[in-house]
Amino acid sequence: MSSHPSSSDPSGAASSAFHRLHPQVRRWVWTQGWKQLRGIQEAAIDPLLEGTRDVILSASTASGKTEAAFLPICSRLAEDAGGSVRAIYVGPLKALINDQFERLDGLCEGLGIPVHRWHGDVSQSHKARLLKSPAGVLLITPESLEALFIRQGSALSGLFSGLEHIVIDELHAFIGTERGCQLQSLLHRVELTLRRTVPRVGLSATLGDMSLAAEFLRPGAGSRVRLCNSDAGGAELLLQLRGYRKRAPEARRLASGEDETADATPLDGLPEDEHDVGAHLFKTLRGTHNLVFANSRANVELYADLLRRMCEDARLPNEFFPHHGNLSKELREEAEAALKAKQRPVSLVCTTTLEMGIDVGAVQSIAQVGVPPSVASLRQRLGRSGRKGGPAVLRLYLQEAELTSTSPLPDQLRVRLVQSVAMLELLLTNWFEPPASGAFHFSTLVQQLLSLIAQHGGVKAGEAFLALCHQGPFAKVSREDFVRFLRGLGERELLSQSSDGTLLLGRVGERLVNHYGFYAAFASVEEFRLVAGGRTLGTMPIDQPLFVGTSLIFGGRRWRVLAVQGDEKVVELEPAPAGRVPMFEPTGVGGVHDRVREQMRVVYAGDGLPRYLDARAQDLLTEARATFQRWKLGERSIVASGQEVHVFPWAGDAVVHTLALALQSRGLSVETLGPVLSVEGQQSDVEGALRALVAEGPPRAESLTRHVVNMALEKHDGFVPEDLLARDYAARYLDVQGAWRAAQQVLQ
DNA sequence: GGTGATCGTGCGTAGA
Repeated sequence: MSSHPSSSDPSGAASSAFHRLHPQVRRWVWTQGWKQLRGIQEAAIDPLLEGTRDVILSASTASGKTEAAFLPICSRLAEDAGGSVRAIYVGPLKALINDQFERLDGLCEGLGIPVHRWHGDVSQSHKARLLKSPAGVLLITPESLEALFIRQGSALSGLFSGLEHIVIDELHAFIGTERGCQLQSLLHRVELTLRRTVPRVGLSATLGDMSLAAEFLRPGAGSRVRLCNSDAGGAELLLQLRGYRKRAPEARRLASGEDETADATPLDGLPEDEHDVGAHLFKTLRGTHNLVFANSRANVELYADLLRRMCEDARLPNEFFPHHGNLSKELREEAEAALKAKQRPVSLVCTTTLEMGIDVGAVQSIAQVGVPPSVASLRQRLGRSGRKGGPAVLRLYLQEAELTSTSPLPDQLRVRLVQSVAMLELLLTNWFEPPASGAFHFSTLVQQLLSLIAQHGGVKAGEAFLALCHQGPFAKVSREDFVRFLRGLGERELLSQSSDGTLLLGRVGERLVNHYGFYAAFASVEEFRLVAGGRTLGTMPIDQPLFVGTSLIFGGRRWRVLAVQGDEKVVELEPAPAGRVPMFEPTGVGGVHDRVREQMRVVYAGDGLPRYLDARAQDLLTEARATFQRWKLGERSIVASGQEVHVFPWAGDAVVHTLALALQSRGLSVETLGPVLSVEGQQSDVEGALRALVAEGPPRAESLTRHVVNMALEKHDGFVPEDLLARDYAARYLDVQGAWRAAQQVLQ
């Protein structure tokens, strides 16, 4: 992988910047036994001591970014940290805030700077103490900051009156999300309350397009954000992509002698390919520390259970533990601690939970089972291995269907394997997807408007527009849109208006704001609590059919349902010999980037076999290329096969989705399978429809959305007027210009 | 005959 030049020279222990730190801070650095400051820590000193600039500090995991921000910030506060909260640190996780609290407390103790943490698990007495005598540094989540605005609206200007910096950790985790939009709004509202700007400091792992991150940190003035980069880079990468063939269901059943109706999945009854992948994981990971990313909670459970049974069969203590968001905090923390302690070999099978944030130390290797969700997340996952100068090791396991005479074209093209190769190629060139942008975020605008009203007890429509839209984070929303938006909220009783025109909370709005669930910008579902022997294992969505006697796999083990207490939403479990992998409700839609699909075409058209492919993966790629050539897909993008016509726009999901909707609007029946649109009918019909679309020119995106079944995907979307919702949906998931360009190219 | 179909994050107050 390539390396970035560092923006400052970390050599020279006693640099001039270091000498500008407060003597007590310098003393703390010496007592840590540090020989010199890291590059990023050097680079941050001048801009943060100055105290007027927005800054982004970006460096790899475990490079001391927190200290980079707080050595200079604490230098400013060392003589006097009182009067009000003087610095805010916003973190995305409670666990991360707890970690940072320990680290910062050590630094601040000798400087007389109080450090407070504030999140849902912090006692009310601690919170009351801070409100009574505010001072020092406050570590807080976006949701708790939201709660402060709503519950302590009138006290905020005093609480934050002497605020000098706001630090945002894991900045990249916020960009492009509802939660990030909420955070931008909260930062803006802090400044409106104080009637001055407060310098912002973003901490992040290396970001691709720094200008996007800068614009997120300071909307409208991203170009004035000071960027401090320090990427050690250059770590050696050992890479392997292993291919597996999935047997057709019929062949599978005959081979295993498995009864179709059998509830149990004993080890030898497991589908051949999962078993093969598991066997290789077991053989290579056993005895060391690793992370296995399995993409979904169901797959995490499947592989954790499989690998545990392999340990049992080999008469070894179990080394494999699951880690995902539905497991109880207790089980997760046990797994994290076991991995970090390094006293015995432990590998965690996980979802995105261990992609960032929690420090589990460096691991020997990363395994990725199935197509990575994106190049960006693959890169993030890779960062967990190969620290301390050792190579980063990544093994990718990919299953492709065994072909039969009736296999559909996408199966024959091995799109999963080719997409994975394309993503690895892009990873090796150091490219990765930029975060999503362009959404209107009407759902979060609902939340922020109601919160603004709660903060002030009422607000004029014009003031709200100025605060949130005109100069705020919802700048894409025009005055006309805002008026329609307000009218919609009024009709749904979220708002009411007093005789002088002041906006107040309506009946429904009042109820919404007064429930604690309002502080989060994202939605959550009701869940059962799973209990075994008095111990909470975790939760499951309440719409899961769980009856007495149901068997399931959870927490990497097998259980049977003993009792269901509907009132308390508790399910009691007992150990069982068999189990079924639980289904979790899928929660969103992904999106493959244009660049990945373009690279896929390059991979199909090429003839070299990347060295990181194992023999079976080489065979699979060779087969895929043969299919590509047999269908002459290098020369044409529309082919007829049986009753279907396949269209290859070689573009990302937004373009594919837009083209599918456009063809549907002309009465065609369309299915999308990864990069391919499959249309029922004759090739001439499809070409005719595409020609007509091109001739008409691109429509307004929202006119394409009438075939979309459910556009209300975000928390408060149900309150947003239909036409505005359509605009938001189109901005997020469609690409009309790109689709029309693709249509023209397809017809050439 | 129909496949398989992201994940993750968060929370105040009153009353016992």
